[in-house]
Amino acid sequence: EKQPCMPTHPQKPLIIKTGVQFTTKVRLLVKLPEVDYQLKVKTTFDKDLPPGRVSRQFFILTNNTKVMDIEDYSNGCLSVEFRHLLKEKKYINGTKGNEGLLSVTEELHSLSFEACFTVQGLTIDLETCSLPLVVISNVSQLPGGWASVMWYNLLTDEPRNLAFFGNPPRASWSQLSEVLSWQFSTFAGRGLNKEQLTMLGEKLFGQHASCSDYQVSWSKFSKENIPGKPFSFWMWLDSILELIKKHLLPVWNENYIMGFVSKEMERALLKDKEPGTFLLRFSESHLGGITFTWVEHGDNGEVKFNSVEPYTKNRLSALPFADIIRDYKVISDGVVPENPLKFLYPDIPKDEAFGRLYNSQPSKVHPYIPSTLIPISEMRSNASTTPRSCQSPEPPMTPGEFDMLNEHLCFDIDTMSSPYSE
Amino acid sequence: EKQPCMPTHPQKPLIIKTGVQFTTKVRLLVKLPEVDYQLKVKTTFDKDLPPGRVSRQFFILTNNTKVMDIEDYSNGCLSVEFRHLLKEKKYINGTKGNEGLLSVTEELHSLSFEACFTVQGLTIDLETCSLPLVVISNVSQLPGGWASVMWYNLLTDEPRNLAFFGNPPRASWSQLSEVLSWQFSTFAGRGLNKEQLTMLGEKLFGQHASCSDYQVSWSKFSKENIPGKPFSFWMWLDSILELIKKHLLPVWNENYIMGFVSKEMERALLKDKEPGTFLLRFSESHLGGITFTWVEHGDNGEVKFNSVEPYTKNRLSALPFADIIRDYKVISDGVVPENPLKFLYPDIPKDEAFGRLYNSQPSKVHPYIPSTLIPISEMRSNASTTPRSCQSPEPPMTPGEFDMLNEHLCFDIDTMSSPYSE
DNA sequence: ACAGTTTCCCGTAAATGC
DNA sequence: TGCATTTACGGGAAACTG
Repeated sequence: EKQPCMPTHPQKPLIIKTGVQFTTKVRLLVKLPEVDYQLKVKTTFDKDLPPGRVSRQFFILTNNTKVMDIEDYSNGCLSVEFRHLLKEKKYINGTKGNEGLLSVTEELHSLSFEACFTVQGLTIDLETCSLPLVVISNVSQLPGGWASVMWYNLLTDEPRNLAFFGNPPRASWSQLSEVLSWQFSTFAGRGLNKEQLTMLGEKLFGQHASCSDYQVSWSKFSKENIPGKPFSFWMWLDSILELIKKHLLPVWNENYIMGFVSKEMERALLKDKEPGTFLLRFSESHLGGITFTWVEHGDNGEVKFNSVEPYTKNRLSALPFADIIRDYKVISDGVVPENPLKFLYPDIPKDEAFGRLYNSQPSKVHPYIPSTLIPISEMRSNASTTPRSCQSPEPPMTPGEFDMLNEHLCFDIDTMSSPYSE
Repeated sequence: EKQPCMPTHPQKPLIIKTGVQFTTKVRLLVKLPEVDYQLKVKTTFDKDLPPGRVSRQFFILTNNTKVMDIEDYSNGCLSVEFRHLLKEKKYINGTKGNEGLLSVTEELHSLSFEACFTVQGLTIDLETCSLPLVVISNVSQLPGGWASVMWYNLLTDEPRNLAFFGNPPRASWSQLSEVLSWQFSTFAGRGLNKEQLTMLGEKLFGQHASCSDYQVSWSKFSKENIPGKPFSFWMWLDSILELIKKHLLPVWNENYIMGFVSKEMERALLKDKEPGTFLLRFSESHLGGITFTWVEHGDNGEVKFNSVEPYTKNRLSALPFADIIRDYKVISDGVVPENPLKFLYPDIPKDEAFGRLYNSQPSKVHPYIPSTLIPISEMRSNASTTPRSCQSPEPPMTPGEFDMLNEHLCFDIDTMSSPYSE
């Protein structure tokens, strides 16, 4: 009868950070006849939770009781909005209830709302509760918490299975890929296309022609590290989402970032293009990095690929990405620096693509000479110091595969509309 | 009989930020005979303060009572250390006690410590209190608070004149300049020399041959804005101190930053130097900025001065200052970029001075081409767009003044030893 | 509307617990 | 000792409050 709205984090509901306010709203969906008394709602955190179920206990620091009010804008329903603060209980001596296998972001909690009223001598108790909640103490835990919220809501319809992560089910790749694309379209304004998802699938499963039937375990998704890397799949993907949100929104929304492309694919795509053709790709080796790779022809006509050291949030906050692309220069042995980036893959002239996004700041501080930072790479033309990988052999693919991939990987700018386009 | 040590802020004692822990220590300087009972000390904030004296009231959120203990390391004195949190009292309806003329950083408070013990049937009350304290709620108020602490401790010996800023005395320039130099030597490792102080004095008083007799009012020091600028003298100076602390420590400690030089003086100094001679100076127009000015000769032999747009903390955190000096380039109409900085004033070859401070980071992220940011200015050789001030007339000084100043302004690297030199 | 002041809270660093 | 988690708090921005 009552429908609780969820506590809201900045865009991430169902995650509560201790010591930071969150709001909840409870609405009474039935209209009560002639209510001229006050209807009080009481909030309880982890009401009647079986002991030992969670390892940490929390309590609401603020007023947990409030009177319902008629919503002004809507149809006269009763509702109440709380603004709460959560704090961890200090388990005085001894062993916070164990359940030590689960990490804090897998530990599910819930908020309960209770009200009681009397009509015609009849006492009626109302009670409702939230979907499972994750409680964190630092924003650094937010990605992990959000992974849990996604996994739970993707894989169960149970409203309150707090033991979910005791034995979490697997997700099929078709389910998961949809959710991942969702994340990008919700938080960055543009989802993932088929080719990008294919690369992500291959990252999880290895090279398989079709992985839509594959199952991903919770652990593989967000707990265990990618082989050879110090982070899990989701941590990596989320770091990219954050990078886009903070530094790449317009470029992402214009669909100029291919982003998720394997290095093999990248070369296959650039191989036959005009020298100076480049594409933008997220780093697979570091969290939250973006790089560009361009193709050029060596002295004896062979194809060479170069990728710049990935830009991370620190660099990008000193210099917007579009400006990096505009100003990037390579110096070879003292020759006049030149910008090697000419065409955004497949063949869009750089300035045509990025022109609107440049950040021309002539900065007229009068007595001073304006100055800016420009990104630069120094290369010895000496072959021995040329990055080795640029000369590595062609990717192991058949020509047929090439063609197919090539066909699928062209940008389709009009397929998804962007809320950020101007 | 008890000597309280002051609450410590990060390097700034006597300033307390609400909601942030501070520590105090009280020591009993007399040895008590045969004390086998516990001596409790109680802390009170603003004990028996006359009402209306302050506009804000605070209270100690944490335990305010603790038992004294024998100090292990020293001579067996009793002492106790508190770790406190301060919070503002919510003045329920009505007018926090006024005194509206004073800003929060001028409002002085105090901590009292009390203890009581009985010896041979005789009850003895002990009480002591701190020097005046400033309470702030955000670090943005720290410079203002520190100005108050400096002014108070410079100009009075009274231990507890909480009304000090009702009518604050003036400081003589000789007193004040000493304190300012102190700030730099305490917080940045190297104080201010005579020439630097002279420039600061002129900033406060205008051009006066000797300003050591001049009096500075509290308002002129830290409350009223410098004419034509949106900040006061101290806010400006403190912004520079912060810039040094965070981004310029080694360069400052090597005495490579002349820093406080008027533009007139700067030209007088550079005028006859080798082209490419430069000096480092703090911005007078913006908070926390540093620039370099170099001299060069125009086509028809006239002397030209150029100053780069000042670097502020944002830019400097993307690129260390020494690297900026190393890599700075000017592009004129597509000509090969060149670094115009050759000699640090008076004639130290750039790399000899800054070589050790360069931050050579080849960044071997293997498959990638290393990239770095370099600072660059673009100049049209077209005279109409050359910054106007570069062609302004010579400073209004007599040749005699020149000589004197020139003589005084050479760097004396060995005069002050630097705690940061390696 | 506005300026001075406080609150809010992210994000890094340090501390703590296990 | 190392990893997981929490605490601490600077710093930018929003919210407050006369």
